[in-house]
Amino acid sequence: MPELPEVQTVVDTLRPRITGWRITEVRLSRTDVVTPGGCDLPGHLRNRTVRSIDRRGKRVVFTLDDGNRFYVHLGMTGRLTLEPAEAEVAPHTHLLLDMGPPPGLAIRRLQQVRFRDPRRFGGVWWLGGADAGENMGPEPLTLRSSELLRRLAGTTRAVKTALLDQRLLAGLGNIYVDESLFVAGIHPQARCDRLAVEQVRALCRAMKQVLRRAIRHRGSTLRDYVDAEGKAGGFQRLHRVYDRAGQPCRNCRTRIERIVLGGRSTHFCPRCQPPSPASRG
DNA sequence: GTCCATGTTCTTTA
DNA sequence: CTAAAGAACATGGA
Repeated sequence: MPELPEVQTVVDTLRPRITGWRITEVRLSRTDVVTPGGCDLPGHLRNRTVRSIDRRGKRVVFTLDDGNRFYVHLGMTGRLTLEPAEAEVAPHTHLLLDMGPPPGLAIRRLQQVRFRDPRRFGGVWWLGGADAGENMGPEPLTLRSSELLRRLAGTTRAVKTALLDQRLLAGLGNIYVDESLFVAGIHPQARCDRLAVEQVRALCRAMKQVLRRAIRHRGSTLRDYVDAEGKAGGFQRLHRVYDRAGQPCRNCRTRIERIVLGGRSTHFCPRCQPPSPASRG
């Protein structure tokens, strides 16, 4: 479930609660969720302190006190939560980290970071000293319109599929691409290199507006997503097009359409997002 | 049994 | 080289 706003919410809820805490014990019940396959993740993490937690694209990046890093990708059904150690361990929980408080802090009950992912499209990547953003595009929240224009001008692909490409732009997924294109008034099949400069500017603004609002509402929960405290998001109630096929557009009452692009369901308003003849593929 | 799913990556085809 | 389409991964819900 996790795109940029959901991952940001997980990071925001996790950060104040485990920064400076020490990983006292590691339980990895499925080694095949770890990449690279041969690495001794428990050995790398045990007795290390969490220096910081950040988001890069859809990745939750942990930096340890020795400068090494690893990240968790939530895939489609992944959850990264902080729970009391005595809480029942749900099925498909692949990694548990016992967390000990920083010296001087009154000892509370034992807390665990838990990674659960039934479908296992997500996983844990050990980076060591490597950068977390290799081969990833820029962050949409700080993206300049000129940079987006430069990137889109170089491809003939449909804007919908291009925006899903994490090498072009990092963090958008199926929900927020559809929502951003609606706000920008751009048809999902519009060819990138044929977008007007004004449209690219509108798209850049729309992405930021949509993502910020989604973060403010703690992400979208369609089925599985919860933050690190186990709470669902609320932005799904404000979706303008995603998962609203057949329902009236919130702007003009036209029926929202659903098509398939790049193998992903794509939702748009045919009236608010007209297929300008010059920009169709 | 069927179809679908918030993601990524690989293969095939043009 | 570009790109689109399809499949694959694995599980669960409607």
